[in-house]
Amino acid sequence: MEKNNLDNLRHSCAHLLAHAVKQLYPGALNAIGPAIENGFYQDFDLGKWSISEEDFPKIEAKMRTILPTWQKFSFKEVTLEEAKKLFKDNKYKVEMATEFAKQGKKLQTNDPGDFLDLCKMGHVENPAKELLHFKLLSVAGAYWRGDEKNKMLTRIYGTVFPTKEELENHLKMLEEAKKRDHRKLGKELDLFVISENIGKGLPLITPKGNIIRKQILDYEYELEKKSGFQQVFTPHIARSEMYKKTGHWQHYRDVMYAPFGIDGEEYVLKPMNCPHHYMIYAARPRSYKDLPMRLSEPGTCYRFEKTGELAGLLRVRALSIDDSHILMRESQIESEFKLCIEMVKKMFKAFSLNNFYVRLSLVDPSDAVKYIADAATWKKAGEKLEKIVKDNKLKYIIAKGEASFYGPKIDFMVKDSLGREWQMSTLQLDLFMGKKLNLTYINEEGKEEHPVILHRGLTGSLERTMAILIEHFAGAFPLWLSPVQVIVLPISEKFLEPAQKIKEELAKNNIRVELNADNKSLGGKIRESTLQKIPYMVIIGEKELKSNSISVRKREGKDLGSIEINKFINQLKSQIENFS
RNA sequence: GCCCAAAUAGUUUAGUGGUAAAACAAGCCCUUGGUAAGGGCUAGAGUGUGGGUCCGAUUCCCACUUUGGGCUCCA
Repeated sequence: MEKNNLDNLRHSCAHLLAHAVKQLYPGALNAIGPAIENGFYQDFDLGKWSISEEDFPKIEAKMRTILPTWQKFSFKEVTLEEAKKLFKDNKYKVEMATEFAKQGKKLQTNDPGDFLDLCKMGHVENPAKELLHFKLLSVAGAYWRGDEKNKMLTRIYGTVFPTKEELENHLKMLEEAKKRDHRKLGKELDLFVISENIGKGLPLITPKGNIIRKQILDYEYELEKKSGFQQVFTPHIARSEMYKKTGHWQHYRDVMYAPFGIDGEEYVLKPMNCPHHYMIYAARPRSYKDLPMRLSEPGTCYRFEKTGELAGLLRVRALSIDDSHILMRESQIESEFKLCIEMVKKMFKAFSLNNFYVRLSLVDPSDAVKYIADAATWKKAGEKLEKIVKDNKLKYIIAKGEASFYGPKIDFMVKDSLGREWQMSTLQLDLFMGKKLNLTYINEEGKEEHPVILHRGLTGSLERTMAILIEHFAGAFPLWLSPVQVIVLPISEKFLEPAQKIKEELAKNNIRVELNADNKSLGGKIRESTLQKIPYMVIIGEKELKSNSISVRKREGKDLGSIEINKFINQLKSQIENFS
């Protein structure tokens, strides 16, 4: 089915849901109910009522009773006055009608027979025949018009498909996706824990999880070394004064942890690494010959995210940003962005993350609170970035109002297992801060100039990256990232000693190897290793001892047969070295 | 922070208005095995925390905490 038709189907189903809810809950008001990716939602002001997922069977049943009477939607154009009269009981509809009219849009009502609504989106021809395969999925709160200051409405999510098979496949897919959830796998594979005693949003990375983290960092370090970055290290706190100078205090205050005093001075946990890096730059006079200066650090930052915003490793309160700040001349902007874009592309390839898109995040000039006021500089920076995105042949969408307070950015977006989008890499152009903090360099003519700054988060945050990778690989990491690369399985306890020797041999060659010495059947050990998603199992028994070899099995189930140990080690090494 | 829901051994779950059951994991024993679970025994929770109702609460009610799905916000 074409997307348009599918959208019509889904939007029509939202109408059906609205009608059912209004019948079951007298006084309930329906607000908006659009089609969305994979389904639809419908917002309600339920008044005195409340709805939970337990009520879905009842609501679905009501929808099915109404459905046969919905033979055809009829449409009628109305004036604002008529609309106000028709929907006098529904302030949300009146508000929308008034606004549409102000924008010069035509007002239209539709009616499938017994349920008049204000709406001009597309609908299906014959609802009674087409809206058969629907399911309500979840209930949530949502602010009217997406504004936190407005009343919170009740939003019901659902989906509908043209056929039963498609609906069932979709539901099955949702089930499968849950199995890849990084929180579930993180527990099963022992990669991280979040302890109530330490605090929410503060993940503790376990030994196995930290191998993955370290592999990512090592990979990035090599990448940066080749590209002329210099690594630095900076503390996790700084004086509040600093953030007042940069403007973070004004723009970022609500996500900064409360300040604390040391010797009469006020300090905060750093919410980002920028000022620390700037002060390294500012510590001595710089020449144009020093530029671009690429300072980099996997810096752990602390942000006081609201409780409801935390989500496993995807959104935390202590996050490590693989952060770099490139201080440069304006003439170097394009080449430095190109360099970073190439790094990002390489890294995504190394993680075999092929499904990302680029978001060009620009200023929203109407949001005076969020952004530094300087229209000309914003315009210049935005145009520059758009040119860079085009020149580098990135497919992109434009998002107004997604820029940082100090500049527009190129964001690389990926999806998690549930289809939610997350920002990973980010490349931000900052034309303000050099001037604001009076950072300088001496140009060829001996005169002072301000550098411009490229803020680069390579993966964005290591925590989020781990989450995305766990879900992307469903826990079956490629060899170079696997916490345990090989497990040695002796057939019985008789072969413990030779198995131990094999393990040592592998470990000597920097292979991450474990030995399963449990008193268990081979089948049992294989099952356990498979569930732990260990890439290679090495089996040692009588046969192997006699032939002076090992037997190798992959976690996918493939038996690679007998192989000589040194040959196996060489194969592993070359696979690890050539991963990207 | 807001809306809706959930919380029972290390993990995944069951269950009841009369102080809790199982599987896996753990420990011990038997078995000494050939490509996704060999068998037995033992120990382990007083049911997220705090109140309330009741003769009696893990079960019902309230608050809080944490987790999950959303909204807002965001790397």
